[in-house]
Amino acid sequence: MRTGAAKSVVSAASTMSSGGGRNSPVVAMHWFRKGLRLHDNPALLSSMSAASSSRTGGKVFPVYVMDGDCYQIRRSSALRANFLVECLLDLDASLRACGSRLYVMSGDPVDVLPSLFDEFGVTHLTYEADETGEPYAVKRDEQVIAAANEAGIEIDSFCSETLHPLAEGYVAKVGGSAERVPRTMSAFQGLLSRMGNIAKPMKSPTSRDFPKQDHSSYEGEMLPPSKSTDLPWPRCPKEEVTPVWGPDDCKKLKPVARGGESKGLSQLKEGMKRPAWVASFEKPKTSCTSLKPSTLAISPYMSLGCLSPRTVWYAVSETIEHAPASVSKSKPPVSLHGQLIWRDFNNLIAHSANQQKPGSWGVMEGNPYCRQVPWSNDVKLLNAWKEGKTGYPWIDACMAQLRTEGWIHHLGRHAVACFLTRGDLWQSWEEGAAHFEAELLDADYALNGFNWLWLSCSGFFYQYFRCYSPIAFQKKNDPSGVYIRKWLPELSKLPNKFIYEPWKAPRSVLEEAGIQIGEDYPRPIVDHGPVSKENMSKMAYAYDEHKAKSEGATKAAKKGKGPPKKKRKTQMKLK
DNA sequence: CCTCCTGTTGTCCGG
DNA sequence: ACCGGACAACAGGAG
Repeated sequence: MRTGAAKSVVSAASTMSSGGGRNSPVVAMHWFRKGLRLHDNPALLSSMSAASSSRTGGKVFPVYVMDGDCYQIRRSSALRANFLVECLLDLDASLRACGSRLYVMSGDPVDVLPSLFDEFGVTHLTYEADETGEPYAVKRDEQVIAAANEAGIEIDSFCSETLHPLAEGYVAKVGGSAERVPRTMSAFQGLLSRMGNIAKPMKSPTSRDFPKQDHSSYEGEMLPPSKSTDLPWPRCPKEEVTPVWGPDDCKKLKPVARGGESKGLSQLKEGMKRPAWVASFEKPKTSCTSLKPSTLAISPYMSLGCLSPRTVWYAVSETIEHAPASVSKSKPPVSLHGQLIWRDFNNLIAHSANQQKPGSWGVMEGNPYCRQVPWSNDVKLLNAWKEGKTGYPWIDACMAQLRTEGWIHHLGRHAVACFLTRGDLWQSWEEGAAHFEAELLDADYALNGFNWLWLSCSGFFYQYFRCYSPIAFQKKNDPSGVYIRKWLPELSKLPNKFIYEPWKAPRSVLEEAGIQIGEDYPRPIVDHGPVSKENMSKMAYAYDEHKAKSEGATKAAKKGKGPPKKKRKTQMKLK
């Protein structure tokens, strides 16, 4: 069975090893991958209770393996790498405050862990299950489990990445088949309501909970990285990873958030100081104009598991209880609880896609939730988008914030994602997703894939005729262009009237603002009006193709007697 | 089979 | 300033 089944996976080999003496002390290793926290960490607690089950000499070795090929590093920008480093430093500090420490190694966990099993004399292994079926994690875990079994090590993995376990929770509830999970948020909310209570978060261990253990023999060894450049480069072929950063990129970082569980918890606590705001939170109404995040901005901590979703859930619940009765309380899907529900939904869908076709989540081909759309492949357009040189100030400003802070407001992400794909540039969402994965501090395998399908109208959202204008949308929110002036200082002297459309400004206005279009700021790379119309026709065509294909499949399955094919009301012309 | 409703976050135009 | 409907009109789910 895969790690996905993990609540507690006990190897057969470990039962045999008990012949070797149950009296010998338990040496537990907790393997951190994500879940970089002490609070609400059932796997970590389990390693500690296993160690304390031996009368004397029980040990716990908290371990992290810096793995260049894992999702967290493979495509990471310097900014995001730096966040991971901060998380590891914080984790080590918290463990040391408990009289323990973090043991950090570098390399392929499949090689590194077995050598540590020997080195420490490990008898028990615990870790947080990775349930989404992210292909690299699946392969890695299978091999590590095999090695642990070989060594007679008892294995325990726990589901604590989501509010409820994916396989044993949601999928079990719908009858055990992953393709039957809900495909809409409202249906998912229905499922969630039948799931029973969300488990209360577990407390953080203190020094009393850790076994008395002498770590001095490894003093000064296996330390956490102190800077981004300490992280290993990916081992896989360069063309798969686009490594783009070096020491120079690690200077002058301006991340929107600093890494680590401690920072995550204090960020959460800070947010919970405003009960009325928490209770009435509506995501679509938060501002993508403000220069500071108008949301809780805890997503970077969620993506690496510095914050537990269950901890956040109950923190929000308790805070709402303290809100004044006069406050009208928002509800899922737009409320703060709704955001956590979306997260579970996205994780479940990623899990389901990978159960149906391993490795299909995150790509178009073979992805059961993704329409096949014939995107173009134009490196020039793609790079203009990545670099924020599209000539549309709102788009370029968002991309500048992404590059600089590793974060954009949700609605800004919508705008740039729509622009890259179905709206304007007609480039594959896979390219956009890869770029977000590299640059977003909150890059998350399940959520990134889900949102790109959504925005490109490839899945879950289908109203392709609703298209974000790179001009009108933000003009409505921020008529004086405060956000653009911050992120594109070269445009800062333009009057409000032209801040969203500099190319329309008369020569005299441009001269006064010190801008020469095409020199200081690019000309628009596409003409949004006609191009977006044309792209809608292409979408309509792709939808028709999809429908024809799936009707064909149904017909084949039912063997003839197919329904009369429905004609599109107005036949689009591709031109 | 059908119809109708709903869907976290569009734009544009006219009243 | 705000609101409703049209726009090239989607899919999933309930009944």
